[in-house]
Amino acid sequence: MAKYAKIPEATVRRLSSYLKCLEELESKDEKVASSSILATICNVNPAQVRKDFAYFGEFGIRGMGYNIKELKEHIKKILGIDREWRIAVVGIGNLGSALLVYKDFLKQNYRIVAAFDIDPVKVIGNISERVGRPVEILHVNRLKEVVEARNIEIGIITVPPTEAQKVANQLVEANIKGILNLSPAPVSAPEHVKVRNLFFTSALDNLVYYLTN
Amino acid sequence: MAKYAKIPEATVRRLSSYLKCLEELESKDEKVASSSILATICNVNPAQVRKDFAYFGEFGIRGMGYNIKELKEHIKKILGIDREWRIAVVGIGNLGSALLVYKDFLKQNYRIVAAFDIDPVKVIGNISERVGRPVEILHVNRLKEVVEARNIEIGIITVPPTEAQKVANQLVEANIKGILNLSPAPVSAPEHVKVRNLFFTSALDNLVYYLTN
DNA sequence: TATTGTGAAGCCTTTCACAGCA
DNA sequence: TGCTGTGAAAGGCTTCACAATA
Repeated sequence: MAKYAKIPEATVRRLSSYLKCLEELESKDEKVASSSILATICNVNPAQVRKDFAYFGEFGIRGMGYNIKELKEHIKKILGIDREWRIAVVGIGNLGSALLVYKDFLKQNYRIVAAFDIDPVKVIGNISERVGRPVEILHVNRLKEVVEARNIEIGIITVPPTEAQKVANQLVEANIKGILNLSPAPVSAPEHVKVRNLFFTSALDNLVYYLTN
Repeated sequence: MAKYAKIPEATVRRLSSYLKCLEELESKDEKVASSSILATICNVNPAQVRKDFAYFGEFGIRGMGYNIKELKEHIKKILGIDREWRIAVVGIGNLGSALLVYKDFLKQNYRIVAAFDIDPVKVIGNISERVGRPVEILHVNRLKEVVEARNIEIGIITVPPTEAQKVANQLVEANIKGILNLSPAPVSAPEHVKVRNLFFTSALDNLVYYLTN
């Protein structure tokens, strides 16, 4: 099928969720998954699952389903996560330092190769006690230099909300390609830099709406 | 307008993001916001913004825009966050303990009133050093008892992926109403319990897709 | 037989364009 | 005048239903 058609945003979101489901099934030693199994786990329609894959090719076997290992590779390739992505975390507070040792990032080829804070000295004591200092904490004024030297393409923002936009600007200045902002203040960037604002409270707000209504 | 119509899921998601934008504007001493300002910040069409609000009432003033303070209250009421929600966090590792002291939860009326771990003794040392033990860490075998005694309605899962579904089951058993799963393995629950799986890597996957394609 | 891949239908959401109003 | 509120049009996504096929 048309490999170059315009892909619905919702499809891209679901691919990521199919991938997690496939990993879950694989961990239970399953080798093959049907669209209806995936649909059940991901809470979508089976035809939706098939159509989502069909945007990119024919990955299944009629009468059988999808080979889990192969399908995972296809999805990773489609998403662009069939290679390592090098990441900087800015703001090594409680959340930031949790990310530095977050195992699922490693498993998924996301490598945190730099960590920045406005007060590295204060932070280092905390961190090394807890997690054995997995990556050196640098002063944020070295952001541009280090992002360029280490070929970092993505920045994760975990500073307080008042500082978030400032840090976003510095990341843009450092020629970062994408920003994941986990602080509770929305940030923006020029069009050539992709930004995702991910607010924890939004997930709760959404949950609460459906609990209330 | 029809206060009881079926609301698009996307609208519910956007309400949460409008709220964050309004808080941002308020912090800059703005009193009034137009649909086009909100649209620009949230990356949507101005008509979309107006239509989203119109599902629930007429909140604006023609020729002027929306009163920020009032609109915030309307949105909070719509989402159901115009009251306190009591939360339990299960799994006090790096991520879990970051959430225990996450300031935006408090600001938004989300109260973490219980924290559970499978090894509270080990955890307590770590935590109290760092954050002054904001809430007592209890053994997870007291989950049901404490959730009921403290009127907890929402559970946040931050245990390792292998334990996530087990904890979800325990939360269901404890008559929780909603679950936010932050572990990288999807969990499910009976229909009467609302579940949101929020994977950090999905936000990165999505970013990477648009960086690649 | 079981399940994929897919055209077409149906449905839902977004956007347009303008009437209504402060 | 300027911006909201909204009916109608356009567009896009999801689901159906079935042909294709391992």
